[in-house]
Amino acid sequence: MPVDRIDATDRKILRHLQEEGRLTNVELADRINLSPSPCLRRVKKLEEEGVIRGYRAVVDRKKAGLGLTAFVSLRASHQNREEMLTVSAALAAMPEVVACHMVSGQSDFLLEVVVEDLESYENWITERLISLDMVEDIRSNFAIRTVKDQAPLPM
Amino acid sequence: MPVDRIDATDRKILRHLQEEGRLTNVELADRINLSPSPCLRRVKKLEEEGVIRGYRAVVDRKKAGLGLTAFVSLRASHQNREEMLTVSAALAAMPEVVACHMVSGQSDFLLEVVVEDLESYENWITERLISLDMVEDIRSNFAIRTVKDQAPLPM
DNA sequence: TCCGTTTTTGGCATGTTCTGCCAATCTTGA
DNA sequence: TCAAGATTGGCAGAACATGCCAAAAACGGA
Repeated sequence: MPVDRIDATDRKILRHLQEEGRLTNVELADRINLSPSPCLRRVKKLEEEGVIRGYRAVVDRKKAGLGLTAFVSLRASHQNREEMLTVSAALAAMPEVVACHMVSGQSDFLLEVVVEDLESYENWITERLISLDMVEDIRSNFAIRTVKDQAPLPM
Repeated sequence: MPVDRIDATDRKILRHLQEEGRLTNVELADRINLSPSPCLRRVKKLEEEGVIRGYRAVVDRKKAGLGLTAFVSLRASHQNREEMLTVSAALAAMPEVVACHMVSGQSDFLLEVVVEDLESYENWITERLISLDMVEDIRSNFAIRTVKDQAPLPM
């Protein structure tokens, strides 16, 4: 899907919808000084082009009973294309893994893992992660305090 | 805000709204086998209690012209309460920083930073990060491929 | 600069959804 | 079993979404 030039109006739309994803079209149109119909058309276009990939409710982890966020770096045992893809797919399939990136540097993958507590984390590591035996050198860092999270992109 | 017990129906609501944050109340009610009014009441309650912290459009970074995601770990020069708070606030105020956590381990903070390209990243490091001179030992890892991102929480 | 083409916009009409209220139903504990 | 509280479903009026058409604006070539 080729993306048409994103102009200043589109950027305003993206800014507002990143802050408040459930704005009504009427309200959004008002904020960007446009009438509802062209505003809606722009939003639909951004959605169709995939610039807007979707909408999500942001859920408070603690209040939802998910008290532990961990950042896990790990290496794949053999860095060939096949194994990287297999590991990627296996990691992405785990619901506890809320983000997974291939990264430069000492490790191959950096994960953000969300679970209830330390005990669940231990279970996850020992029963799910280690059993992916293409994985080596697992290092965990725990979030002690989350200062900023899921913030809008700079635009 | 004390959070009432989140029951199975609430969890269904959270699951659906994490996947599709702009579901209409009618459609959501239909999916969880409830009529619209009690469904809306539950959603409002989850919002008021802060279980749902808000709604966001998920924007494609590449398509929005933000081609570089970096994970930055850093240490504060003196780990006292004052300095940690000052650094936290300064980091959180930067729009390029889309996530910032205090973490256990060798570093004090782990950041996710989103910028246009390597050049912008260099500018950000040299002009914005280093000039916070309470910051030491900056280590950057770049996302080569994003396998999974902003996924719903496991519930 | 002028004119024709293309793109974008604004307004309108219709169908859908939201939202607050009330009565009915279900749940709970004694 | 019964009563009190919590939760649900339905209804009505207001707000919103959405597709269509004409008007306005932006653009490009001569």
